[in-house]
Amino acid sequence: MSSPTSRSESEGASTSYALLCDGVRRWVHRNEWTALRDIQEEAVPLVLGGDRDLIVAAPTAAGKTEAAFLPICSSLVEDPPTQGLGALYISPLKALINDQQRRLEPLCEAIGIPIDSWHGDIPDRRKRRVREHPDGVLLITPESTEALFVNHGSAMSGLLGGLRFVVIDELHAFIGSERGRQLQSLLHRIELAARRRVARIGLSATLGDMQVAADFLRPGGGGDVAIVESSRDGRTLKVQLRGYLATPPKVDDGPMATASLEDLATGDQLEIANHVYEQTRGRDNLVFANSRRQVEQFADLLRRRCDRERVPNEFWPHHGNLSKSLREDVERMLREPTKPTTAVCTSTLELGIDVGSVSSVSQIGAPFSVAAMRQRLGRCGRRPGDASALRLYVSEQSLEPGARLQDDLREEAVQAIAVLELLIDRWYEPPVDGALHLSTLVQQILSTIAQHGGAKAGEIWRALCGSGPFECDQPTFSELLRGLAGHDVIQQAGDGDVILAPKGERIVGHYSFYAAFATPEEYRLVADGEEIGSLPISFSPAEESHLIFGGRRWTVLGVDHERRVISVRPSKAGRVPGFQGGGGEIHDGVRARMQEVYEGEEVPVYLNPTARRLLEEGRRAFRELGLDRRQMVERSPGAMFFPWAGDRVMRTLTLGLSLSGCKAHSEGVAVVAPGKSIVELAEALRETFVDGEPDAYAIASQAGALQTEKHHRLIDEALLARDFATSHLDVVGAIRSVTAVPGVGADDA
DNA sequence: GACCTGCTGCGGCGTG
Repeated sequence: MSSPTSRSESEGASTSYALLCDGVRRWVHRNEWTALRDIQEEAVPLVLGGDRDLIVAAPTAAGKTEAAFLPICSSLVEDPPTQGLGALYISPLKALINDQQRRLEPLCEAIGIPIDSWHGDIPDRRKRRVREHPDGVLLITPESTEALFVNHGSAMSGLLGGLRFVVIDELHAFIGSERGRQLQSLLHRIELAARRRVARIGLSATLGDMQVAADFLRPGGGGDVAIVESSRDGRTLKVQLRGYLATPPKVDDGPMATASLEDLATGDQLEIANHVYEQTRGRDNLVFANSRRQVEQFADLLRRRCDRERVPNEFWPHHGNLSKSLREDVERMLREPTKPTTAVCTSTLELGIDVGSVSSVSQIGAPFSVAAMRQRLGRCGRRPGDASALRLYVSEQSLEPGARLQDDLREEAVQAIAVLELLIDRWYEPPVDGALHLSTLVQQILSTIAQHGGAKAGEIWRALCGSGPFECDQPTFSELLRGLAGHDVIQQAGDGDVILAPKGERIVGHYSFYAAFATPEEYRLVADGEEIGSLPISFSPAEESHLIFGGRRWTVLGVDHERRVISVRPSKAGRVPGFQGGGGEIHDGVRARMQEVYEGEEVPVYLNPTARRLLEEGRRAFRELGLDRRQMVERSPGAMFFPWAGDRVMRTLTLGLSLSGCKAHSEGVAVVAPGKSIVELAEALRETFVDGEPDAYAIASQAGALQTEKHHRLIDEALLARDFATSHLDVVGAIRSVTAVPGVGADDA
């Protein structure tokens, strides 16, 4: 156990402790815990009951793992499973599995319960041992669970026949994604193979609406899921929002300056980097940025500042395109108490990987979501009595005649304030998941066929949709199957069973099949024979061009398009590469709060003078445009509509408008219709969203690229439009936002 | 102006 802290108030009064078996009690005692934590106290009897699904919601390091495993281990000792595994632990990250194995091994060893891990980095012989002698606890990823079904379908009943518990770590990280739906399907298929209901225990960060998480954990039975939430989250939050004004690039004045060979940082970026440097040096910190590009840019600026001061560098980038070994180096340095390290990172360090304790968290750029900001904040101030310290940096353009409207409105600063205010109010985006997830349904169909060697169409539908988590009716399912047959992926055998066709065999037979999500093709980046990371295929650098990557600067030696390898050597000049990839979506709640911030007069105390000025300027522009009285304005290049709604509604509005012949796009908080007057835009909105019955599928078909997920190329256009509508559109929200506009809404029409 | 995650089993060969 890393930090066996204790709480004295419940000492000696624990009834839950008395419920645990002798061996577990001895282990707790030997580790000098004088009492169970609140969530453990509550979870123990619920888990010991054995038939109750449960969500344990608490910040990282609150003892969630033990809340689940003290009673699970106790139960497995007192009542050993008749055959196979007793408990499964499913985690979204391999690193987390490794952390948890280290953490749980002493407990399991002490009471004689076998514990094993299974993921892509585990050697084959260990996996074989688990297959041949399944027993105790297994820690596994969703992808490896999928591989078990595909490759050992007939062995699953024996493996899982005695299974009593499934623990899902970081439950919130799964909700709403293709991977989340895959997990739900696997949970259901586990119960089908075990021929019994298995208690599901979700470990989660505190979320706004736990009922959504409960419905996710047990589709159709969320109401019966017990929820154990930590009451102990009363840490003080020290927050500062720092505003900056963009100034043109200026030549960096140091021995490392190589002005002619690089794209220069702008003045505001330099100021932000300098402030980060002064506030964080000498301790362990996390600095989050909104893109990998920014991560590289700021890591480079901070390293050069260290060079200039002739001190050892302690700033390292951490993002998804860096090689595993470079990332692990950074994680190791963060854990080392004697080596001050600041990681400049994307959401890679948002989940619960062990990075020790950090003394501050910074965020460069307005956060996209409150939940993610909360999660990032949870990574610091973890020792009792510590305050969480957050510094948030935003920069805005200098206002010149003809500036863009969103610059006038100081959108980024106001978004940052809105997110912070919601955070202080303890509001978080509720997770949503009403999507069809047809790509993942295709994966699960193929996997189910492979598991059984073939099955009747009706049986597959019942397993995945009828009794399983996919919300897909039989006619739609049949349409999907016909499409798969048309693509030569499946075929019908003589006995009527659906089996894999040769193309389907190839898809399922490749190891890339197990993941539900798609991965873009990339070039490997190699320096001196060592792989340092990867770059998107769209980034095709010329020889002798310069690159900033992994916190260092490189010159490109050559590009091997055949083998997809870029080789580089160290250099003094560099340029930040662009990465592809989509970011998060902004939720309705954030945009609604932004409107309130514009309309309000209060000035939050956590603003520095520049941030205060930005807020004043934004509010002034808001009033001057008349946005306090109306939602439409006319300004170059055309009419603009401010629905104060999230990205889904914005997308629905622009696509719906183009369906009725009015070309429109969204720019930040505004829907813009170039060349149109307010009257024309209002007319088009009314026509589409008030007078007519908007057809979500027709709106979806206006979107250019419908093939966004892994198996979409195997699905016909009409079904893809429905998939897109359920995952990317909000027609009800769009109608609501249009009808609310005076002069456009139904009441005024 | 934009995140992240994951990945098999087997047959054949050589060595201690």
